[in-house]
Formats: sequence, structure tokens, C-alpha cells
Amino acid sequence: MIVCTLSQMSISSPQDAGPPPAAVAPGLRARKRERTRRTIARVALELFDRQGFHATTLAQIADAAEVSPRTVSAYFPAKEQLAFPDAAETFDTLSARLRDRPAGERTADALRDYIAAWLRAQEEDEPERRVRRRVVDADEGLLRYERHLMARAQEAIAESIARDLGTAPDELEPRMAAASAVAIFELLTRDVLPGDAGKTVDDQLRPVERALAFIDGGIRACRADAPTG
Amino acid sequence: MIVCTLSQMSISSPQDAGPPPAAVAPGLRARKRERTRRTIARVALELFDRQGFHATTLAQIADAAEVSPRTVSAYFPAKEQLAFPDAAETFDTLSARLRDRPAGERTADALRDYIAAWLRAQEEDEPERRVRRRVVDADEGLLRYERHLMARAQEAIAESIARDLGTAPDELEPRMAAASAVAIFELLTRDVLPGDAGKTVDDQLRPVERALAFIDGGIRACRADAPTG
DNA sequence: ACCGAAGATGCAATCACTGCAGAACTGCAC
DNA sequence: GTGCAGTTCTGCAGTGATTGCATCTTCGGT
Repeated sequence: MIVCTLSQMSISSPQDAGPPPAAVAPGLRARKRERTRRTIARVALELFDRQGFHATTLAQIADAAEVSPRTVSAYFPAKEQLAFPDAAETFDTLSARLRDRPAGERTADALRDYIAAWLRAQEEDEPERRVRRRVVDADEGLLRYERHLMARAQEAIAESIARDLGTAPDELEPRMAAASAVAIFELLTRDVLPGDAGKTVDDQLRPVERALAFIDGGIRACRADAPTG
Repeated sequence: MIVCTLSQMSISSPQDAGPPPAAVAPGLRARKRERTRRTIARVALELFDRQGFHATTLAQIADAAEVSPRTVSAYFPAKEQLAFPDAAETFDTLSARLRDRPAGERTADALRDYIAAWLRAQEEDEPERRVRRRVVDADEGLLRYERHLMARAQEAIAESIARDLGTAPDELEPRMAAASAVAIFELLTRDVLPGDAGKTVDDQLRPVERALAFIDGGIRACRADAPTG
């Protein structure tokens, strides 16, 4: 069970709170902060969708969210982060899921499980997800940033795979597999999964399954090609 | 044989030249332009290495290169491009190599061949290569930009692999393989190849070989997992 | 020597981002 | 209920990248 990693380590907080709030009951203050944060991100996404990312200024976002421009910058140090308000949480959760996976479960299983859960969670807000996809696809800079965000998971995946293989995390196989995994999942989120509206989670899991097969096949082929074997 | 793609299609040129210069003798003007361009990129790299990418201003670069700041921006519309002055050429060359590869040569062969040639070319300027690596690794933004640049090759690789497999370029296998290839080669350029100084090109080609094996194994496993067989 | 295109500059305006200091607000202890 | 201490929100000013525009030079021929 992972509880604390959600609220901790968010990419930034205004005037960076000192000690972590002990991760207990969110507290009134924290809730308000979270509400403001979500409001800003929401209106930003709307504006990005309507006018484009680049054409939207921080001032407009601040107006729409009824805060000062300075506050927008305090919550989101980089403009791109406005388009991915949950990124830190998502990838921290994934890292934790891989790190704390039950003994015996392989990385591929953990990933499949995590992705399935993520897809199901996404289903609840299908329209927003589509808007976000549209917004990100429309801007080169956002695509770049998204790629960068996903790459954050790479190291965690490499460590997990290394554990499976019984090798050091800095061996070639786990690192290539992790790089490959991140790139393929990025491809899936960008091009494959968003496809049709009426897809069930199971439909979406099919290409994921093939991606996992790809990576597994790659690892085996790579090991076969290894210098000592 | 590819001759023209080198000078054409560079990411940008000041006041964007209209019709392509017929790709004949470079001409005095073009040579001067190229010299200025290289000078700017060279001094920029020096400054980045000395002070860091972020801490270096366009004004400093302009001073050091003895041009106006406006000129720096004209040659390099984005500051990041200063760290990768040959990127457009490199990836256009790769695209052309894949597109025009002789019948019967597979994508993996073309890639191996291309990379070998690239490594050999890099050998001639080992110190600069190391500096560039150090500069890029030291800045998050440059790493992001590098990733973005490499991704430009992804589509070309996917098309090439699709041709090998006899599938459409928008099938899952070629696209996953291409995404994987780009990510793995990025990993190699960043973490593996720069390792030791005294590595021969053949030494460096060994991990490349394993990467190609990985991708090939991935494709086969993915096809085996395909819905129709 | 002259003309048209290409290249280099200077200038001014936007806009993202940051440090700083003061005002407003909240949770908590007295 | 009051006041203290810590948090948040804001306004302000400054830095720097990036861009559009007008101007001045220089290059490549005619």
C-alpha cells in the first residue's frame, strides 16, 4: 500500500513547504491548496484547447482562474506542467508499484496491472483525457515535455527488470528493455490507445500485451547475443 | 549516393532563403554563412561548458562570436539548437540512407552501417564530442531536446521496418520497433558509448549489435503474439 | 558601376520565469 | 477571543529568450 508518495514530492509547491505534513489527514489548508491547483490546471487546459498552448499567456490563465499570474507560476514553475498536473503523482505511483511489488510477480505483470488500473481510472474522465490528448498533440513543446515525463519512469523500470533477470541495474539488458518499454508506452498513449471512443479497457490492453511481448522477446534475443553466452 | 540532402533543409537559415541554391558549388556566400554558423556554435559550446547552458546568455555568445545577438537568433531560432548544430543534417542523412537503401538490405543492416560510419566520423573530433556530451548531460532542457531530435528519426525507421516486414507503416510492429530503436540508441549515445576514451569503433559496435538483436527479437515475439497468428 | 537578393543589425515589444517584500489568511495555543 | 507563527497570495522589478520590422551592408552577377 502506498499512501504517502501521493502528496509528497509533488513537482512543486508554492514557497516550498518545509517539513512534509506528516502525510496524515489532508488538513483544510492542503485541501484548499489542492483545489486551487486543480482550478488553475483546469482553466489552463480549456484555454490551451481553445487557443493553443503557445498562444495562451500565463496572464490569461491567471485571470480565468481568478488568481494572480505570480500564483500560477508558484504552483506550476514551468508552463508545460499546466498540461500535466498529475504527472508527478502518476510516475511516483508507478515507481512505488514496481519497487514494492510482491515477491514472485514479474515486472511485466506489475506493468500490465498498473496500466490496467490506470486505464480504468482514466475511463472516468474520458472527455478530459481526449482534450488533453488533443492539446498535447497540437504543440511540439508539450510533446517534448510529455516524453521527458515518461522518461522519469525509465530508471525505475530498469531496476525492476534487473531484479527479474538477476543482473545489476546497469547491465545492458534491463536498461535497453526499460528504454524500449518507455518509448513503446509513449507510442501507445499517443497514437494507439486514444483511437476510438468506444473501446473497452480490455480492447486497450491488447496492444499493451503485445508491447510486453515485444520487450520480453527483445530481452531474450539480447541475452542470446550476450558476450558470455 | 546522397549529395544534396546535406546542405538543403538545414533547420533554418537567416531570413529563410527562398529557392534551394540548386545544390551546386557552395559559392562564396554560402561558405561564409557556414563559417559564421560554425563559429557561433563553437563559441556557444565553449561557454556552455564553462558556465553551463542556462547561465550562458545569447548576448555572451554573440559577443564571443563577434556578431549581434539578433544574428545568433537568426541562425539558431532556439537556444538549444546551439548545442546540436549538425542535428538536422545527421537525421536527414539517416532518413535518406534508410529510404534509398539498396534492395535486399534490411533495416538493421542499414542502421548498423550508418552508425558505424557515424562513429568513425565522430572519432575525428573526439574531444569536441566529449565536451558536447558533458554539456548536454548537465542540463535537463538539453537532454529533453536531444530526445526530441532523435525522435525525428522514428518515423523514417518505422517506414523502413514496415518495408522489411511487408506490412503497412502504421502497423503495431514497425512502430513499436522504431520507437524501441530510437530509445535504445538514445540510451547508447548517452550512457554506453561515451564510456571510456580508448574504445575502438568495433568496441562501440558491440552494444549496437545487441541493440539490433533486441529489436529483432522484439519484432518476432510481437508477431508471434499477433491476433491473426 | 549598378541592381536585386541575401545577410547582419538595431530596436521595440512579448512573454515566461524568478527573487523579494509586504499583505492576507489559517491553524493553534493561550 | 486574541495573538503568534507559519503559509499563501500578490505586486513589482529585473533577466533573458524570441520575434517582427525597418535599415544598412555586402555579394553575385549584368
